[in-house]
This record gives sequence, C-alpha cells and structure tokens, in this order.
Amino acid sequence: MSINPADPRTPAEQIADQLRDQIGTGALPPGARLPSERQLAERYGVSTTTAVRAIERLRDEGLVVSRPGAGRFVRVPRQLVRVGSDRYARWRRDAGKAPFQAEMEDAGIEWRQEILELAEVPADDVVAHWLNVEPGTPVWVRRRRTWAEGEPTQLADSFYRLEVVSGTAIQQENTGPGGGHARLEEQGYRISRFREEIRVRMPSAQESHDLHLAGGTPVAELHRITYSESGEVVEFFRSVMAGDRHIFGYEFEAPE
Amino acid sequence: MSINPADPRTPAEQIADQLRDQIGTGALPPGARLPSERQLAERYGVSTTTAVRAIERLRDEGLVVSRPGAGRFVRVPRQLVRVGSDRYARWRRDAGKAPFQAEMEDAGIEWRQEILELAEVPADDVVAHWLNVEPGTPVWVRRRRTWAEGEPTQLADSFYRLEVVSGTAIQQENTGPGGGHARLEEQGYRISRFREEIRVRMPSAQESHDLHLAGGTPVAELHRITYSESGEVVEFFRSVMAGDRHIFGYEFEAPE
DNA sequence: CAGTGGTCTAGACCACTCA
DNA sequence: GAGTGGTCTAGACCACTGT
Repeated sequence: MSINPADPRTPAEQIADQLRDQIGTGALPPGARLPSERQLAERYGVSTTTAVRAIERLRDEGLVVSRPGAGRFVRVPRQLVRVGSDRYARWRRDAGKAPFQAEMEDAGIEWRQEILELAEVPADDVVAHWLNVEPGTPVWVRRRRTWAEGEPTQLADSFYRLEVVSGTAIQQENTGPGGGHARLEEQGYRISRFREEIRVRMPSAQESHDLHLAGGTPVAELHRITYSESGEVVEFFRSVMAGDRHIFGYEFEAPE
Repeated sequence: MSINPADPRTPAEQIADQLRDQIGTGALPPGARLPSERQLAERYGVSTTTAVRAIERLRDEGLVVSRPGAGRFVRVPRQLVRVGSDRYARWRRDAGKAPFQAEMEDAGIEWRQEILELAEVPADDVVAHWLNVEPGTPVWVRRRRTWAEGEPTQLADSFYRLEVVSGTAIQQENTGPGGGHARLEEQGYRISRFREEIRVRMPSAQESHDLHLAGGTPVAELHRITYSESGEVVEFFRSVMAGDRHIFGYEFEAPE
C-alpha cells in the first residue's frame, strides 16, 4: 500500500492499479466507498492532484462513480438488456405489445416510457435520406426516453413522412395496442423488412446527462429502417442507447 | 479568445469549447497543430494544468491526438468499414473469399491480416459455454489482427473444438481458398446459421494500444456463433473492433 | 538544443452532502 | 460544521521530437 519509485508505472497508475485490484477481488465490493482524495494522498505520500488523477482513471473505466460532497463509490453494475431481432414479430403486435414492451417483459424488467416531444420538424440529412424526402421537408417526430429498473436506458426518436401518420394515434401520446407498427399496418403499410445499423461512439454531454451515464461510458447509436411490403420506407428510427446496459443480438441463416 | 469569469462554465470548459468550435468550423482543419500547452496557458491567462485539462477533454472526445514531443493535432477521421449480415454468403466462399476479405474488397479497401497465435489453449467460461465443453478443456484458437488502409481495425479470435479442426488448414497460417468456413464444410459441417452479439465498452489499455486507438475511443465486442445444419456450434468467434471504424448492419424480414 | 507532451507537487477555494 | 468532490494556481522535472 505504497508507491514504489523504481516501478516504471507512474504513481497515479500504481494507485489506480491497486484500487482496481481491490475492486476486482471484492475487497471493495459494489457500492463501497473509496478512501477520499485527501486520505489517498496522505496514505500514498502523493499530492491530492495525483490521487485525484488515479481515481479519475477508474471513473473513466466505469468502475467508480462520484457523488460530489458525499464520496466516490464502487459502481453497482447496471442490468443488461438483450435486444434481439425477433422483437418485431408480428405475433407480438397481434398480442398488443410494442417491440420495446415485449423485450422488457420477456426479461422480467420493470419499465416505462417518457414522451419528450411529438412534433412536426424539418428533416435533417440522415432522416431525409432514409425517408426519401428533401432535407428540410417537414416530418413527424416522436421523441421519447425509455426507462428500465428506474434508470434511463435509451433516447429514441421515430420519424415518419407526414402523409403516413396524419390522423393516426402515432401523433398521440399513446399509440394504442401493438404500438406504432400496428397503426402503420392499419394504414395499409404491411411491414415486411427491417434494416438496422449500429454505430459505437462516446456520448455528447447532453446524452450523458439524459442517460445518467458514468464517466467513460460509451453509447450505441441504433438506426432502424422499416420497409413496407412495397419496399417503401415507412419509419426511420434513431436511438442512442447506454453502452453498459445493452447487448445486441441477431440471428440469420447462411445466405445462399 | 479569453476567459470570462462571469461565464458559469469553468475556464477549462471555455477553452475546450472555443477549440472545439475552431475544429468544427474548419478554422483548425484535420491534421492541423493546436497551440501548445504553454501557448494556451499564456494566451488565456490560466495555468498550464488548466490548459492541459482543456485539451484532454478534446482528446477524450476523439477530436485531438497527442504526439509527445511533437504537439497535439486535430484528428484525421478514420474511414468507416461497413459490416453486413450478407458477408457470409455461400457464393462468396465458393468464389474463394473469406468473410473479411469480401467486406474489404467490396468497399475497395486495402487490407491484410496478421496471425498472432495458432495454438491449443484452455477454454475460458464464455468459449466453453458456446462450444459446449467444460471450462478448461483444450480448444484450438486462431488469433489475428486485421488491418485496413494501414491501420489496425480488429483483434479477432476464432475458437474450435479440437476434433473439428485437427488435421485441417485451420491449424495453418493460411486456411486456403474461402477461408476457415470453407474448410469446415469440407469436414462435413454444412454451415447453416449464425448468431451475432454486439457489446459496447471501453477498451483495455492493451486493446487500445493494439488497435492504435485515440483516447476516448470505444470498441465493439462482437461474438459470432456459427451453427452447422445439425444445430451444433462449429466455431466461436470473438472480436474487438475499433468503434470509430465500423458500422454494423443487419437486414431481416419481419418475423411472423 | 529548444520546444513539446506527460506527469507531478503542495497547496487553495467553492459548492455540496451528511450528521 | 466537518468532510467531500471538482477545479484551480504556479510552477517543476523527465523523456521525447524535430531541426
């Protein structure tokens, strides 16, 4: 429990490594409080700045969370949500379940959805590309944040061409049984195919705040394009998902 | 170009925001050199420590890379590689192409593969689970690093039960035309189904080094399970991929 | 050899939490 | 009110780069 000047690692690294070991072995279990900056500085004979750099390293790795005024604590792992390609099954819609609802209930997870915005907005370049309209064309957006086990997990925006959703429950807070996809089918758009794209990146400060992300937690940006039987794009879905809470799973046959 | 004490943002934030704007507008184009720590500290009237914290923020966002002794530079964006679910098509194998090779050549990207290890190793828990053996059982591993456009993009490990690959070219450096999957089919395992799982996380220090990742770049961990016609798992593939270089794409029909 | 990034010292002040 | 995290000052030394 001290700094070895002969060690090629820097003092901050040595302190971080020792604390990481203690977390790994369970000597510091999830939820446990770490020594304060001042305590660490004194114990290891370094300046507070160096002690802080050591803990910041662990925070960036997602092992430690800070609560200003209270202390630093070993992170309690957040539950993982599996996201599978069978979540769009028609039998689920027929059973009155929206895709997100089905995922959560399958996993036995308490969940809710919070509507952030229902509005007509101009299409940005990506939205315009997929909905096959000119950039700037007014489109309908449904912006929401989903929660699982009392923690936010996803910022999800669905975009539609106006003529597709005008007068439907997709423009209401509650889209009704089966969710938005069920309403689209009622409008005559039989849903036949999906394309999903996943990108990996760091969150913006805003996203980090909205998703309660610990420092150093990446996000996945999921794009989903929903095609009707005629090959038309009927929905463009863009979601930012907490990287520490999701596993994405896909099954497919070996194509011929 | 100065600090406003009335601004609720901290000095380091203000400096970071101004530099980020200059990068965003192109005033500091990719490859441009940023002012040095000392120059920034003097210009803004802050300590060098504060100037460094400002630049570190940009580095963590992946906007800036450091070259010790030389300076800090606006990052030159790395090219994205699309990874699609049709890359396992049988017609590609018949054309003598391995999946990775097909992806790269479709995108017109110069690529190569570097073999890191070909060996018999004990199965860890995850490998054992998917290959349906006891943890610790010896399995065959093929560890490699793939490069695109002169930059590493992927650390890829393929695991096989010993009886599946013994005596085949999968144990050699060069697996031959069509890659490992073609050799498995020759052994009588007709490949019929895949499952892929994607996790998002920060890299370890080792991975960060091996993939030449800039600070603050997350990775995707891809697991692929390959099933034969009889439902048996014939390969478990685990890969760590640079988050800033890949887009994962999947297409699927609306399940019934 | 001048300049650079990386890391460090030994403090300081502020806003906040918790008892 | 004592303790905490967050941020800051005004320097310092080292290993390295590029000329």
